[in-house]
Amino acid sequence: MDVGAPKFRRRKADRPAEIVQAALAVFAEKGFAAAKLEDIARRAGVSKGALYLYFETKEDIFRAVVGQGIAPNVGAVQAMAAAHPGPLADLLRGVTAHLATVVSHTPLGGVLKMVVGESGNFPEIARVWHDELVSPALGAMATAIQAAQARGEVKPGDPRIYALQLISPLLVSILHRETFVPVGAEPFDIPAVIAQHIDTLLCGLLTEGARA
Amino acid sequence: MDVGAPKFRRRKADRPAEIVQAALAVFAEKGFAAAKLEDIARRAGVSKGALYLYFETKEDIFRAVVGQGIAPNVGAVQAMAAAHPGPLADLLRGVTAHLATVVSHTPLGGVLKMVVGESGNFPEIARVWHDELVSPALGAMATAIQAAQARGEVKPGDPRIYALQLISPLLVSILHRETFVPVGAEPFDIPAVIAQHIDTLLCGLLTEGARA
Amino acid sequence: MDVGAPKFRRRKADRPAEIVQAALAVFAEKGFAAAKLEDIARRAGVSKGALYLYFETKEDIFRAVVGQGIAPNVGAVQAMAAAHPGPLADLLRGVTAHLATVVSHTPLGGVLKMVVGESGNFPEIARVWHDELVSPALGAMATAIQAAQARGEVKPGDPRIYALQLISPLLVSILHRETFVPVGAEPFDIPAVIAQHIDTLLCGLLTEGARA
Amino acid sequence: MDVGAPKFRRRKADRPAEIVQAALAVFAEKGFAAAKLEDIARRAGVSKGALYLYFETKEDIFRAVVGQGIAPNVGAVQAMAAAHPGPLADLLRGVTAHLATVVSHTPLGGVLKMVVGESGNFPEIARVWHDELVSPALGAMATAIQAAQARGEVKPGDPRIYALQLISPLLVSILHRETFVPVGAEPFDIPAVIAQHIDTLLCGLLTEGARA
DNA sequence: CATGAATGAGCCTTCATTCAT
DNA sequence: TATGAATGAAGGCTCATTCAT
Repeated sequence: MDVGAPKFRRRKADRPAEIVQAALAVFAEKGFAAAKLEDIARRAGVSKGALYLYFETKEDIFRAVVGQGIAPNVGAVQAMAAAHPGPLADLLRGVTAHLATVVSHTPLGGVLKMVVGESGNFPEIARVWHDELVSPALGAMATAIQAAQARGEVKPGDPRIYALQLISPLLVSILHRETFVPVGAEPFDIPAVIAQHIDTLLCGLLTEGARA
Repeated sequence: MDVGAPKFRRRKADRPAEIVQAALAVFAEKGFAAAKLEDIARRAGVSKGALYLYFETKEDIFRAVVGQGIAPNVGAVQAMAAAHPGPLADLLRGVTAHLATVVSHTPLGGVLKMVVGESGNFPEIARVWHDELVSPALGAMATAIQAAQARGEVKPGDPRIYALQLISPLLVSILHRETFVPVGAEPFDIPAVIAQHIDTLLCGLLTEGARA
Repeated sequence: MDVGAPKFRRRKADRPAEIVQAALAVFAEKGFAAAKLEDIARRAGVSKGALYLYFETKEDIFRAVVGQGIAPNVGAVQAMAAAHPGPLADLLRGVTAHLATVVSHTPLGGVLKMVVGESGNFPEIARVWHDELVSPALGAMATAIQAAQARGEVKPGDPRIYALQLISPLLVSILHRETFVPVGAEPFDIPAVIAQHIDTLLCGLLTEGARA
Repeated sequence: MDVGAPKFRRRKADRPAEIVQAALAVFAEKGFAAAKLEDIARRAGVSKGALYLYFETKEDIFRAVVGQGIAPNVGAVQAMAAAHPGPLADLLRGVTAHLATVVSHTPLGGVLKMVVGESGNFPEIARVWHDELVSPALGAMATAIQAAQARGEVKPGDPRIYALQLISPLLVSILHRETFVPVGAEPFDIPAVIAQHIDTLLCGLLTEGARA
């Protein structure tokens, strides 16, 4: 597909994506209100007016940026939803490994910051994120955990809270990276966090001797 | 000779605190740039001009608001730093119980959202939060955990990551409450999260039988 | 009158004059619009609100200040109007000597600057100055010069222009002092200017030999 | 490839000059603080926002306006500095004739009013005017007069004061025109002022018979 | 399609004026 | 009288949006 397209000057078709990418960087750094369309345009290598050839308003660009973060991830959520029946540990490792990859290879961190910071100004964006990502993902994991509990694999307890416990350190280390590392904080080694977290979550941090 | 004066009409001395409280609500909802001084003034029950009797600029108000979140909490950090030598479980329960109280009785959630969302625009605020709260708190807990490792109470592993694991579910449930509950998400019961999290963290979520 | 008034604390009666004096300094330095009532109040040693016990508005204070410059000078104008019939040289020396005294002992310089600078915003002030000071003074001197011409003492020529020539160097040296001396200009020695000017005006600056 | 473009609609290149011209009128009439950017914009035929495409701030526009008054005149100053060695009378006539032309064909009067009126608020503007115009011009004329004194053409006396005497009636008649003529004063006929002033300055206003 | 000069609504900030004490 | 906290209208400045080219 797209065979025979202009050799170089791969122009027109890419513009919207280029703009969204530029906008992501600016929005993530400044937030919605403080981001200037001129900065976005400059970073995208186009004129201010050109933005309006592809988007109706600034909000429109913002929605496109935040929406970007969803589509590529719902697949992962669905995969998790296909709670494979093997031992839970395998599932957890799979899920977190996948998330670690996403987090490293996509600007999910910046988008997450935007969603948190602008949820008051754009409730419908928060709603979309919740309905399409947060809620399904939590639900899928809770379902898988519940199944493991039914199999006697996992102790009693609220499966939704277990799911929360599972992903929280990853989210917090991302927000830490976005928020405090730029001002001098020592970053967390995210793969190390995941590895240690899975072990701890599964078996606890107390030694055998310390358990009352 | 001030006796009998303060019959009604709140006194001047209270104004700054009232303004900061009003500003907290508006900034937390809108973010810095989208917050209008007129809204803050109205919510504080004063005129726009009155804000400038107590603060130099809008940024000044913002700094006061975010700074509010620090002072009342450094005491807690120092308490944690006094890593008492008893069994680690007691310390963790104490720390998280304290944090839960703080989170329930102060607007820390909103402030946290602001710090995350505006860290790009106010790096020095992020720096202060990191230097005075995040870093000391993480360090104090890591130290306590390290001591427990030395006592053979805790398994090997990075103590700073253990500290991160400890507080993350609390932070994420707060952000979840601030971000997604207003658009319909089912909130987490924070005390329940803490209770289950401590148990899981200490002893793992796997049943005896499920441990390979 | 005023016998038995408070020994020290010579308060009330002097307030308006103190305020006008303070206002003169501030208006002369900043101009009308840039002058702040708070500065005037502070300089007068009273509160902002107290200004309104003696004056209706800021304009009112300004008018009082500029009006100050007139009353003490109309007497001089009238004296000049009593164009004494002696030789013109005596009159000119008398007039300029008086003006030099006025200029040295009163803030006429600052007021002059204000009248020039604010004439566009306060036409009626310019009008009062013109009608009560500038026009009468020019007229009186022109009349005296005309009389001297009639006596054959002074060459033909427009008496009003002669009057202009007479006072101009004094005015310009005052404006020079107010405008450029504060930024480093070498001031003119006003008595020296007057002395040399009278001589030159009467007899010319050319030597006998140089006159064609 | 700009050929044929400027059909109608003034070109961008002209805007700054148009704005400065409009600003000159408004600043001269109102002074800096009382001048409204909206008035300047309207008079320049542009929107308020357009001003900021060419100038950073209101002060910036003001500086441009006042600076305008300097560049076109330094040439004249340098010409005066070329104090030609002929009889002084010729030089004086040349200088004053030139100044009369400048004053009639440029808005120097308004600018002068602004410099005087705003010297307290913009000392650096007063300084530039002094250093680049007032001081060189006075110096050049004083030098020429001193040379004439050395040639025995001019009586003893402070040459700088002679220079002051020379230009003062011109300056005062300009300020008179700007300040009092709009409120009904009879204007001075500036060429007549200059002609009479040169004659008087050179030879005095006393008749032969009246000189003691 | 693309540009960027131009617009004008909106907000932070100042300050003359008022008024409760 | 006197104070100074409080008000709110006004204006400088920004920036999303439009449109002539």
